[in-house]
Amino acid sequence: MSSTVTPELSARLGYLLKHAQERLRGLTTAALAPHGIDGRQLAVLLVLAEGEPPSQHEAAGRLGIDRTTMVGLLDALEEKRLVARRPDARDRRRNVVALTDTGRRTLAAARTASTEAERRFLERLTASQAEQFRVLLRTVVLDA
Amino acid sequence: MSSTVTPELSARLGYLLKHAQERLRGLTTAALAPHGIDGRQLAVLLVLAEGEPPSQHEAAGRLGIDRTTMVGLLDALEEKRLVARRPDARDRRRNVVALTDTGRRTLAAARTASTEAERRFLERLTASQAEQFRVLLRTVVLDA
DNA sequence: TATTGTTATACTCTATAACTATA
DNA sequence: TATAGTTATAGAGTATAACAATA
Repeated sequence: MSSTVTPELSARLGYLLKHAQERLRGLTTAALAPHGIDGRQLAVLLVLAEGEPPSQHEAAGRLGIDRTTMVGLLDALEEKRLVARRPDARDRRRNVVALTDTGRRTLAAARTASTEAERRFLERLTASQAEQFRVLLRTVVLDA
Repeated sequence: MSSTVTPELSARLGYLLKHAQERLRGLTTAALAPHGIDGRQLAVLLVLAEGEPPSQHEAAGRLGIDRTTMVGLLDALEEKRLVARRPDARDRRRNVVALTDTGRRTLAAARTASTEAERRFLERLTASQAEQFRVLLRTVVLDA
C-alpha cells in the first residue's frame, strides 16, 4: 500500500492510476461505511435506480460484470433490505430487481457521501483543475 | 468488461478510474506480451534497476507489496532468467536481487513498449492535455 | 434450442501465520 | 528476540461450466 516512491516507477501511468484508485477507494469506503455499503454496492444501487428496473442480467450488463457475479451482490443487498427481487410476470425466467424504500433512502445518503469522498480526493486541485481532470478522464475512457 | 454506460454511474470518479485502469492494462499487456512479461513484472524490473540492487524485502517495500508476494514474482522472473538472487555476503538472511544481462535488455525493450502503450492510451488528448493529465494525476496521488 | 438465475468450481492477486536460517 | 525468505493457507473478486426452470 505505502510504497517507497521510486522516481521512474512513479512516473508510469499504470502506477499513478493504480494508486489513484487505491486512494479513492479508501476515501469512498470510509465515507460509505456509516451507510452499511461499499463502492461496488453503491454502483449496483445507482444502476437499479436509473431507467426501468432491470432484470439481474440487464443490471449486470449495465455494470459490465457477469450475471453470476450479480447474484452475490444482490444477495447481500437483499439481505440488508435495500433491494427486492420479484419474478417478471411476463417472462418467469427473469427477476426484476428494484430498490426498496430503504434502498432509495440509503442510495440518496450514500450518493452524497460518495460525492464528498470525490471532493476530498480532488481537494489538492483547484476547481477548474478538478473539472479538467474529470473531462480528461472521460475523454480517455469513454466514447471509445 | 464492456458495460452499457449509464449516465450517472459513468460520471463517478470510481467508475472512470476503474475503466481507465482496465483500458491501460489491456494496452500494456498487449504491448508487453512480445517481451514475455506483464505490467507487474515490468514494475519489478524497474524497481530492481533503480539505485542499489535491493534485497527482496527492500524491493517489496519500493513496490508497496508484501514480501511474500515478492517471492512469487521473483520466482517467475528468475525462471525466465531476467533476474538473479544471490545471498548477501554480509547478512546471509538476505537475498540481493539483480537484473541479468537478459533482464536489462528485456527491461529496455519493455520500457519502450510500455511507453508506447501509454501514448496510445492518451492518444485522444492533445500533447498539452496529455501532459496536464499526468500532472493532475500526480498531484492527486503523490506528495500526500 | 436458447436464456435466466443459480450453484459449484477455479483462477488471480493479495495478505496473514508459521516455519527455517540466520542475526 | 528479531528479521529475511519461504510455504501453507485463506480471503477477495472475478469468471466458466453445468443445471433447473422457463421460453
